[in-house]
Amino acid sequence: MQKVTRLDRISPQRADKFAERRAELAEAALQTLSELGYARTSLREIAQNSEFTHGVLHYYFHDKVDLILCSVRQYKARCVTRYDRVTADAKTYEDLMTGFLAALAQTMRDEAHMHRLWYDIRSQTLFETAFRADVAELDKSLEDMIWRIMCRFAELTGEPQSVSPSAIYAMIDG
Amino acid sequence: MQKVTRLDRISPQRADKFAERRAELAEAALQTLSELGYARTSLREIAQNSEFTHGVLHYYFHDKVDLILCSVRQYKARCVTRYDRVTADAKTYEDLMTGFLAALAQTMRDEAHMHRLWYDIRSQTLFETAFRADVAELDKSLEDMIWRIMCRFAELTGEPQSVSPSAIYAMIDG
DNA sequence: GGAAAATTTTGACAAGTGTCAAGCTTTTCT
DNA sequence: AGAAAAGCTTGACACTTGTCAAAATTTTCC
Repeated sequence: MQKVTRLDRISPQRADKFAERRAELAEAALQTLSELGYARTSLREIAQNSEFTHGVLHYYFHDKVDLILCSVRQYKARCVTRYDRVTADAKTYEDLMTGFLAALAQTMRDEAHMHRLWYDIRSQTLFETAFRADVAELDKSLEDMIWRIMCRFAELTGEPQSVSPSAIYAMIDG
Repeated sequence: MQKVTRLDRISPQRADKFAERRAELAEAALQTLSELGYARTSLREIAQNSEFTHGVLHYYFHDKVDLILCSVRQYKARCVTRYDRVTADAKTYEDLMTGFLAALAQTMRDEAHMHRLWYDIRSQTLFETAFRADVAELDKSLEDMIWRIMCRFAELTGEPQSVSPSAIYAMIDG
């Protein structure tokens, strides 16, 4: 058995397969969370949104908290890379602006349900200590991402950056 | 048995006693919710924060949703009356300002844990339809309260009111 | 092709959930 | 005081939860 612990000493392709399944199951968890909210999300419910049965979740994840944290991390990573691609690709101010707005629009439209999930998870943070550190770290990485965009804006316009990172993030998040 | 339904045809003092117990239990629910968050709050846990056993909750409340809704409503009513007293008592602009700030400070200090509960409940609203209507109504009553304060401010200064009710509420709530 | 390893299913477990009814205790009323 | 009502406790129910181990299945490798 490979199990969730110890990913080393395993052939690369095996590890890839393993990571792929994890991603697949994390995706099912995301779907469930966004549909039912944290309070009503159970492992069996998650499994039903995948093509596997509930037992497999403990093969790929340490426990429920691990699974949920991984899934949220995965979702946020998707967000970050999407925005970062825009930042990297943009050669002009207009590029960046339109790209940024397009990405923002997509987030709003296609992922409204995901965004409310993000609120829900953050609410849980207020009570469950297990989530706190990881969610804080995710928040930080989002803030950094926004900051990178703003820096690029400043770079392209030649203006200096004026606002603090946290202030901007607070604005966008709201 | 009196039970939660049909409060009429009962002597006033009986009804008072009944309402008092309800308030008492709702308070225990509030304490539990603010400590554990919605996802981890159970009826037995609530009962343990009161001087009764879990069975009594169904004597005074229709079901769990009813209890939680009543308790949150009770908490918000406390807030509203506190602020409204300030509004009513204030004879001068300074009265109102100092009173308002004092009330705000108290809310922040003594009830930080209650406020995070409010966030939690609102998060639930995004998923549980049962809460939606009532929470929306509560939100409205809070907005109205803030609006009354602002009107009184305008009255005392002689200035006309400039901002929309919802905008002000959004500012204060954040 | 067949042993070994990886993966997935199945079923069980202990604990916890909301709900409710039957009974015990206290209060109220005449 | 004694009957009736109200208040409260107890214990059960059906169900759900996270967890895990053993078995069944599939894949990998020689």
